[in-house]
Amino acid sequence: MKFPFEVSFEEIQADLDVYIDAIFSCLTSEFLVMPKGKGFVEFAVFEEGYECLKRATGGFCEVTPETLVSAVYDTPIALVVLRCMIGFTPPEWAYYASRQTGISVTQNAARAVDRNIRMDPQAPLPKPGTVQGRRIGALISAACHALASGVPRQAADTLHRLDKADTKAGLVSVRASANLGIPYSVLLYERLLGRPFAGHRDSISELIGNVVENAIEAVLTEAGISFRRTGRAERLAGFDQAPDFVVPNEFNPKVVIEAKLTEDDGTARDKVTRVQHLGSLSMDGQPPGKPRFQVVACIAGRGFGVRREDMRKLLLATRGKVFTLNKVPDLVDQTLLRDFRTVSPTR
DNA sequence: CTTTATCCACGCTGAGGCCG
DNA sequence: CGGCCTCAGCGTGGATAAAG
Repeated sequence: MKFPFEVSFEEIQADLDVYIDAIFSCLTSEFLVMPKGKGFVEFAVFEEGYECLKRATGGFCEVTPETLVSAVYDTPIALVVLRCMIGFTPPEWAYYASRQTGISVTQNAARAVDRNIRMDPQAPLPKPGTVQGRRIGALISAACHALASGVPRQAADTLHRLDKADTKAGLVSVRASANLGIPYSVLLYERLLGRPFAGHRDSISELIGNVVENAIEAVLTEAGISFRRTGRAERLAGFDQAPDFVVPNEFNPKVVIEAKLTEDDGTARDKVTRVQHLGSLSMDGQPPGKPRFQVVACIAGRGFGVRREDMRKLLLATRGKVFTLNKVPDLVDQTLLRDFRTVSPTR
């Protein structure tokens, strides 16, 4: 099978559907495998925090700020376990703690505390006397209050955040959950309310996005090609929206590369629009068929495989230079990038 | 120098508008 | 009416600026 980047633009236009199928055929979805990322908490570490919490409170019988603080300072990850018990995000916990204790805990402070512990569970926490230490104390006191209070009466069409199997009846339900376990159906119901791995997926969303960009960078580096990789929120002169790569540099763009991985067709549509925009930018004030620079798209994920119309647009905007992740190795030889190669192929 | 705050981009969701 | 599309919102991490 011929791929669109191997043939002339005329051939693509004459047989567009064939080339759409060619791209579709090698678009694979990688959603089954996720990177762990730097702040990943292994179960063994998490469990250690849980057991420490359970021990310090005598099996959740004595849940007081004092017993919780001693557990958290002994095994910092216990703070993350505590957060899972109440089921708040760090910013939510910060707000709740500020209201509850009168001690100012900013969203960023709570996020930093939580993340620092996850990044290095062995690192000692800021001492209780320090500003950070007082904030940790406030968070713990607030959690203590939340765990003890249970769910107040609610209107039928509302759902209280503490209305979870382990916290709906205060410490009684906490102890029951710890001692008897929680039924499978309850686990499944919690999954329904919070999709599996949601927190982790959020935390690694940027790593996912970088998969394609890293692959491109590796290929460019190996060929010894000068390139400019743009960072987030970076502005490039001459572009109202910065593409991911410019070769050789933004002052004299000859090849621009837009890279995107998406498992979601909504996101894919947005990116197609971006590439189309780059395509029209390359034609500004140029004679027909003679773009100022070559626009290349590198895509991955099943999001791009949803609608043929989007792929058609993408092929036209790039004049056929659409590469899926597994075709990135062909990137240099099948585009104008070959003119910038300074290291010959090692084959 | 370190810590904190601000801003941005990521993927995903859901609401609402438009079109045939 | 369903399909398509745009938009705004979420929580996250990282870059950068500001404050200590």
